[in-house]
Amino acid sequence: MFRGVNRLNLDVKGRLAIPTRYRERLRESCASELVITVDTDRCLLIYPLPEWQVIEQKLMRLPSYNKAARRLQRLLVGHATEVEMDGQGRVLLPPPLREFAGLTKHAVMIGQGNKFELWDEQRWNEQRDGWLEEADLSELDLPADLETLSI
Amino acid sequence: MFRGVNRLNLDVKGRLAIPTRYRERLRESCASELVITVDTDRCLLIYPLPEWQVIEQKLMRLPSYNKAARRLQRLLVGHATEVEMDGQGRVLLPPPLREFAGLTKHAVMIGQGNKFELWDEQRWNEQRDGWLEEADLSELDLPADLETLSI
DNA sequence: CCAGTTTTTCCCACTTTTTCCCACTTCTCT
DNA sequence: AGAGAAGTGGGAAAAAGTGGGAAAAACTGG
Repeated sequence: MFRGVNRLNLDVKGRLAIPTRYRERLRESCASELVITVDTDRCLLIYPLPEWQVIEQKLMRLPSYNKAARRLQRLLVGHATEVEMDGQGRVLLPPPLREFAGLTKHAVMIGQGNKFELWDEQRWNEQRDGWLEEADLSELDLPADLETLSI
Repeated sequence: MFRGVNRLNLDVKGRLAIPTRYRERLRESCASELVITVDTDRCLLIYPLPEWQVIEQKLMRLPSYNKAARRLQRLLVGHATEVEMDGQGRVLLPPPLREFAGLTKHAVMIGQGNKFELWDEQRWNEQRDGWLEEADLSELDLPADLETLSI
């Protein structure tokens, strides 16, 4: 499981240094082959290639004439780009994806189980503070599991 | 079960000395491996690694396209950082978490069963006094169990 | 299809940050 | 008052971050 928050800087060439603590695992689990794609919340998602392939299959099995499904396919599969870590543990972010997520220099990489999310730092902070203020989760639709969740 | 309130000081490097009375138990129960994450009330949560893993699993099983679930995943799993006590029983608080909770020097560590809460001392005092003034709990929504609670 | 030019890739080397541990100070209990 | 334990600061070694440059690849126009 990937977890945790990491502050990162993109360098002038648009490269992203993967935090050291994840590198070893990524080299083992996917021979440093990653897939980067977009998320509906204007951040990027970074998957180890094998994990991505599972997701991609699930997505492409959805019915083509369901609007929501078709959108997800276009967004996620459509933007998915394979990248590989270089010897120093960096990956080159494709310019279209970098622009999509508004990434310039200061970025935040968030562990989310089987994947990472990559946000522009400022956008991340704003979003997060927004979520905290809409404090009361109970106003949202909760899945049954969540109502009994004890942390 | 962890309980009790402890006043602590962060040192200049942002390190937190775990109170001695918990150290032995933490060394045994989790080989000094802790996970620190955030809470919606702007404090930090400190779990022994095994305790945390249970929660993390529950969270990541929730559906990705449920808003409330996704938020909790991003907040809790997204900020969860593994740390280890050093030889002197201290842990280094990652700067993003320290900033999130507004921790500077004076902190309060609160035992809460399977975890600890870490608050900036001033914020803790204000919150607590606030709760006391909202005296009447019966104005809040109580889960069924609480309505029959006898203490 | 080839040569010149630009872009991309890959790796080296320097700088900065982090980590780990030692030693001093302060507090507490006898 | 002294001894032991806990708290606190600091520094050196190691690791990670960062920029740049040469070689390879790709593109373009003749």
